[in-house]
Amino acid sequence: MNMEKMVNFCKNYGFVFQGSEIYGGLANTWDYGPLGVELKNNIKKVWWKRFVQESSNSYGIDAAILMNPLVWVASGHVSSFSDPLIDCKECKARHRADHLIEGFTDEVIPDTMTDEEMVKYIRGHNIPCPNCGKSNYTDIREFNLMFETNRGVVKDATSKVYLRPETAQGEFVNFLNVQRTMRAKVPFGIGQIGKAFRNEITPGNFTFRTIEFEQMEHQWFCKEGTDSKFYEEFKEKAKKFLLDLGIKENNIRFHDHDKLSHYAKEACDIEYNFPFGFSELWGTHNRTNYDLSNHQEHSKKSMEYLDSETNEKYIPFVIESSVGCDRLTLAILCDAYNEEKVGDDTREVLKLHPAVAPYKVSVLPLVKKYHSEKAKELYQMLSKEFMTSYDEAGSIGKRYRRADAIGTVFCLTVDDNTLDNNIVTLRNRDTMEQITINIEDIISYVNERIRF
RNA sequence: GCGGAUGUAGUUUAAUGGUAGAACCUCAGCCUUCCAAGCUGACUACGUGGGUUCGAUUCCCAUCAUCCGCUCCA
Repeated sequence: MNMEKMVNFCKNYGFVFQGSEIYGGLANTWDYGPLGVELKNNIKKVWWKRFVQESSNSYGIDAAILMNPLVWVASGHVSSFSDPLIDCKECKARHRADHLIEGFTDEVIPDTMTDEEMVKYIRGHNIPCPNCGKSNYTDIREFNLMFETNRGVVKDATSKVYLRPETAQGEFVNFLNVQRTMRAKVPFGIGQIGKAFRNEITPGNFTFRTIEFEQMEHQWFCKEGTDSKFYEEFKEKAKKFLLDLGIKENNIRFHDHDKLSHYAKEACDIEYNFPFGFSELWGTHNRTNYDLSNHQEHSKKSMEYLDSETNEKYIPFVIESSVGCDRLTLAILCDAYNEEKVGDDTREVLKLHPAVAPYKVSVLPLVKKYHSEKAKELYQMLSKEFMTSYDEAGSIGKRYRRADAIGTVFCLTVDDNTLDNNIVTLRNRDTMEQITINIEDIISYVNERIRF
């Protein structure tokens, strides 16, 4: 499996198209096609079921993408999500100005300097380019990883708002609302699925790194002291979810962060073995009480929780479990893709977990001119229950292959026995085995086998 | 953003300074009673914009996109 093949596969079968393709595309944007959106929606559904619906004391929210800009001041994104970039005119290498100074001296602290002061210092001390050794730089340009836009009609500084670079702050600012309205007792969780935006410079590997992406995340609010226990639990819970989805165990691994983010006490990624190597899929972080404390400080609203049993007041710690929905979709596609020998030829088959497969059933008339009428009736009936496709073009074998390639769980063939006795042939994607079944029993038979 | 490479139908590709041929896919018709059959036909491409030229898919420039490397990656 290589990425180019996966990109072609996704394009050919309608999973993912290049964004704005007819205009030459827009870098790092991708559109989900008819099959891709079904797959992705199903993935969101099973995640929500596992982490909100079935999780004790967990609640969902859907927060606004645009938030009060002070949220991003409190979270630290305004100050640390922006890089002062400087280019070497000699060798064209790009550096971060603050790193240049840090590497050169301990006398000054770049974080406290303005861009102009940093440029002056770099030039005044002839700090050499780490790449070519010369010292001939451009001015600093700020590269902010947050997308900015303006609210209101007039474009001025006071109307600046950001597209959120992470969804987590939506849970933090609603911590008190959820706790109060759900009468929730710590420990409890808030889950959310939503889009986030980052002005990344780096080209991504297909949908692995994009400037607009969807996160599925769950924040677990708990008391300090219990945080490390929950941290370990959520690591295992994430892994179990992936295995339950059918991801191959040898394609995932844990990777503890060597360097922790400004907010984290413990951090671990589950990495998936993508065609370009093991890369981050799912992060579990112990964010401590960093976020809630900062929001308390900046908003002047108390973020303390009152434990009614002990009469203790404290700001809860947070365990974050965050998975990139687009990355998970990509991982699932890569993991499910198989080429199998069937006699002399090969079949492409997506061995997706039935719960996430775009189509559950494909209805096939064995011979178009004899069986299509009945097959269309059946299609009408089944499509009220689950995603169903209908295919009458080409030989029956070819239609089986087409269904296999997009991961359709069951093929349902209508033949004379259907017309005479209401019996259809149901063919299994993975085993290629066929059974006969009465029309009345199809829905319950399929429903039992597509659950997560 | 820097360096390198690439850009011809949905995919894989051929040829050419005189506007492009194929295979697979798709679609239609015929045929076909359970694993990519066959026959007939159809659709579809020189990434975009300039320049040079009588004429550019071909040469030049720019731009956009993709890939590789750097850098970055909460």
